[in-house]
Amino acid sequence: MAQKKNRAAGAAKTKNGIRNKLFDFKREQILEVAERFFYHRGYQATTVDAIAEELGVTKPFIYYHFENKRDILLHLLERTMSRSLSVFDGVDVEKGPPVEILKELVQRFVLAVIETRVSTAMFWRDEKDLPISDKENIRKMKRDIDGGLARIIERGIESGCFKVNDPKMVSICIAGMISWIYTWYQSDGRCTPDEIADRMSEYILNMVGAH
Amino acid sequence: MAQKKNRAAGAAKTKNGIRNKLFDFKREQILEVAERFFYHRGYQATTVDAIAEELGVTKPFIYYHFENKRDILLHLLERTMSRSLSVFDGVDVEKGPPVEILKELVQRFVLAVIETRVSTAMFWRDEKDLPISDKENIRKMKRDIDGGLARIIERGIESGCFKVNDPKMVSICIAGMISWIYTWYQSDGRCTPDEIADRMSEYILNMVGAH
DNA sequence: AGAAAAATATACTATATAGTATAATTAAAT
DNA sequence: ATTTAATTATACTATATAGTATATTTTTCT
Repeated sequence: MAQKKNRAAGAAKTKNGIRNKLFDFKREQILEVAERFFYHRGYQATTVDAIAEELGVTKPFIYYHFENKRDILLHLLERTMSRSLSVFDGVDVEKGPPVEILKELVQRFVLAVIETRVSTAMFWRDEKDLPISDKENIRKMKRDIDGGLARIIERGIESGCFKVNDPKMVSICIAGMISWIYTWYQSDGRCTPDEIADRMSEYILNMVGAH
Repeated sequence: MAQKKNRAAGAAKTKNGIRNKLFDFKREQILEVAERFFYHRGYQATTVDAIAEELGVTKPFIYYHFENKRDILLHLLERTMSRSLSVFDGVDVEKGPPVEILKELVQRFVLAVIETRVSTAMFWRDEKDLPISDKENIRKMKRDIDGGLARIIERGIESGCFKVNDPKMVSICIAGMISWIYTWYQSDGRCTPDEIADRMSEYILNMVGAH
């Protein structure tokens, strides 16, 4: 196999830290534009040329920083997913009062979806454009989220503070109603993100029969 | 403007009923294949040639029956939307017991989404590929659904049988958690559509604080 | 049966676009 | 300063694909 001439494939390889940072910075710029364009026009309908033009560069610039178009999409989706998973950071679903934990998780999750709504939309729309192996990886992360929610609900039922059937389905419903925010949230809308988070956590606590 | 040579633009114009039915039948066949392909590959990634090939015909056959590719998508989305709106058929949200009505609406809505899950997925994914005027039309239908749910919830609150804040947001949450089904439902899954409908209506009645 | 209309196919155009070979330029290293 | 490596552009290839002009076949009508 011929050596690749660009650096896109892996991490930057030089010892020079400044260069690496510059490289990463440029990648960020590309990702930012790509995210905007993919969101508004869709992945397939966005041309690499259009991204380059928006940045005031040419196509080979993009291909120097990313292997190909799919690679850009993949980076965007992975970033979104890891932001979503970060909702569980510092939370132990196996310990502590279920009501408080569920409330906290829901609120964090709402804010995460609002924050990443653009890439979340792509996530549900353009996932099909990824190769199967990457898709698997992403599906797994989704399951982790549903699983975490299901676990805390199970604990709540066992300890008697929740009253609801089928924790797995409940957790999918919760994840769904929160994820759905990306379809309707407007930054100039009636409610702030915090207000949305508060209401939804109320609704959800009702839903699981918390008391 | 030159006269179009095909009949795709409007309804079939001949007086011959059999021909019209044949024409409609062929359009149905095209829509069926298009729906499958748009769903799996996405609208942009589906070629008109591929649809034709699957049907064992050639491209002009398609263009004889539809104005263009977007026209096919539009028909699919309108069909889905009208199926979703049919959920309200024979239901008067202004009369009758809110608990019963909401339960009935939720169950019907769940079954409608499951039934039309393929086109519902397209609906949320490929809507952006429509011209603005068609998009508006479709957005309006979405609002009608949310509005209908909001109204019954308002009535429930007024009459004291529901206890929840912000009926508009609740209705969006309900619509979202139900619509979300298209992302996870599998016909070989753990629950039947009726079971899903039952559970979800329970969850939702909990959510609005019904008693 | 023969003329007219409708339905479908063949063969094409025009264009868009992902990706690349190679040249030019800029920065780093000695 | 000169050489080498890294970065970006110019100009290209190859291919895919929406849509159409025209010919052919099939159906309908008288």
